[in-house]
Amino acid sequence: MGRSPCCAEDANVKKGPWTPEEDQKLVDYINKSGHGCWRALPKQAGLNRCGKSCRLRWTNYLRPDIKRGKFTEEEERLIINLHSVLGNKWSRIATHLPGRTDNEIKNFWNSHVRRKLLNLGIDPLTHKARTDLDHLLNLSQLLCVAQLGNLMNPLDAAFKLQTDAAQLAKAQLLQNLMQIMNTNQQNPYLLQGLVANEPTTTAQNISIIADAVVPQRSSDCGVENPWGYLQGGLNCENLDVKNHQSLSNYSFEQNENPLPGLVSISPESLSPVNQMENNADTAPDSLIYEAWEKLLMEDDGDGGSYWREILE
DNA sequence: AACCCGCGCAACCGCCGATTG
DNA sequence: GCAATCGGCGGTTGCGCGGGT
Repeated sequence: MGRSPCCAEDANVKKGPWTPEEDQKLVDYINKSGHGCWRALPKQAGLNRCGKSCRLRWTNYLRPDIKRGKFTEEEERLIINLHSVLGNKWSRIATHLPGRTDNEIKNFWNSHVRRKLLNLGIDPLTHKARTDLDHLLNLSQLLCVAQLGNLMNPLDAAFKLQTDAAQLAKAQLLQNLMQIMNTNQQNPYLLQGLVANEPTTTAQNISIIADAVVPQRSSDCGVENPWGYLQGGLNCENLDVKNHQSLSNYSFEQNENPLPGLVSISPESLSPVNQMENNADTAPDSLIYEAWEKLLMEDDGDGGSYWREILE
């Protein structure tokens, strides 16, 4: 069936940028009478525009509750997380960001976030490590396949998503490492610290990785605060980068799915049970440290570490 | 100074599902 | 049940601006 073009019957309606006078007319009318039927509005408001254009102008620009200005890092993080769950459902994403319109978020994504993710080696569509990078192709796939069997309950969609997120987080960190190893040999201490079992804590190792990897990427990935970006993605906010230390005490506790992902499950996608199980949005730092500890100590069955082998 | 290029953003286009008569 | 209409959504376009050459 479909719908005929909005203003096909009236080719005389004005198009293009709105003038301040038109804006004022629209605002005055809506403030006085509400928008009512959009199709009828232009005539009643004395505007030579189609109703659709009026609605768009109002919802994307003139509405009084619209927040202007640059997106904050927190908003950006939220958008990325929501997009990983909802996809290009801009209007649904917008409902989680008060004052931001779907159009604004869409533009922000297409002009900013998308490019940033690409530069970080992440496919903005799938939120997984890009597979078009030759040297990472097999590795990324291996990462995803190798551990799914250990972690995944195929009947639990939410848990599956968490698992994917965990894999993504691992893959991203490793990917950054690999890129450095491929393109820059200036950080032998980094790998020594990790592989040669130097007396560093896991928290120190994480900070070292971030310090060594991220700043070098910052120039070409467009991330203003790459450490914050990575840190936020991993939900670990208590790391003291300068001193390579954790700012909080942490303890290692058993957890089946220890590495919190870049992707957080939206509350609406969880069953009540899962919501109860996921009631903490941010995982305790201890889980992060434990995750890395596990990654570095994991036994692949031959008495060696899977991750150490990769790093070596 | 002139030109080019990339970016950000407002606005448009066409499709869809819901509603209405 | 069906077609017309509506509001809404996502994709795309095109313009203005700033920076680089």
